[in-house]
Amino acid sequence: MDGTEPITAAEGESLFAPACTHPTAEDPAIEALVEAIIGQVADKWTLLVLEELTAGGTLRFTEIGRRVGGISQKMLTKTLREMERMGLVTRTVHPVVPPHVDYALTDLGHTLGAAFCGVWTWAAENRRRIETAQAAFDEREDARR
Amino acid sequence: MDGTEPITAAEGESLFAPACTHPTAEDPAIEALVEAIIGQVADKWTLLVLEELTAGGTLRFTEIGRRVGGISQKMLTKTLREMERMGLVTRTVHPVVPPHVDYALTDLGHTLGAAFCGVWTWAAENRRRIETAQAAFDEREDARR
DNA sequence: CGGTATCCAGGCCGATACTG
DNA sequence: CAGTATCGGCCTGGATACCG
Repeated sequence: MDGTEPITAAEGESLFAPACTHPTAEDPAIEALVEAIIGQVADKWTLLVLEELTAGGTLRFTEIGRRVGGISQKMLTKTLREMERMGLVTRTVHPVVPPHVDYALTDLGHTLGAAFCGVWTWAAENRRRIETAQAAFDEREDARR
Repeated sequence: MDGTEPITAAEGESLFAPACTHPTAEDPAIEALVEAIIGQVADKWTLLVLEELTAGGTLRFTEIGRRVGGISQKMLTKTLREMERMGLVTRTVHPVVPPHVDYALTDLGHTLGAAFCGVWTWAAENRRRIETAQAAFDEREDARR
């Protein structure tokens, strides 16, 4: 830019359309709120539950846990509660014994799933690239020792 | 499904195009890897740094910290290191004193930013809806007490 | 079955001090 | 300026036990 060329030139700097000069970048207060929401939504378990409910439709508590795999009931309860609180899922209690509780995505939940579709696709497409990059990085680290 | 109709029928179930029957849902092992990657990428600080580098182009260490706001150098270092390891950013050291280190997104980093654009937009668009839902939920909780 | 309540280990993360 | 190193609090999240 200013003539002082760095060691590593930005050779790969493809001109990228600033696709996401997001709508609310104006107000820093709103920005903070949006970040807070992303913080809640971009949680590992939330994402996985969202996945399963997108794919599976209406599911029972245990079934979600089984599908997600590796989640404790504590975290499943907490995650579903928080998703319900945000209006992402509905919780339907059937008054039978033994208890039967169904969870399903709301319209809002579905749109969130769609929004995350891009990220999921990105991860799937670039998995190899990332693993390679990580291995190369670690190699360099080891060599430096 | 089996004739036992629930209390809350799925009345709001807008038929949603299954936009994201993602490409790799086939293999559970690959799925796990993708989830791991999402787990690393869907981190609060990573997202915010990604934001700033998308908007600001090439930035210095301190400048990123200043822009993100509220991040400790420890977390900034850790976040940038991990992003570098994944091949999302380049780290360029200028051999001058005092030190001068530039960070910039790689092409991969840019594509990740683009992928998250949908989520960011979603959060901005549905902020009100979520806040309302949360308030209503909390209200019901209080009433139940 | 679908939770809630309790305990507790591990790691996340900030604060601080120091270095090239 | 751009880190590394160390300490310590807190909070996440798993394991377990119990309830309606």
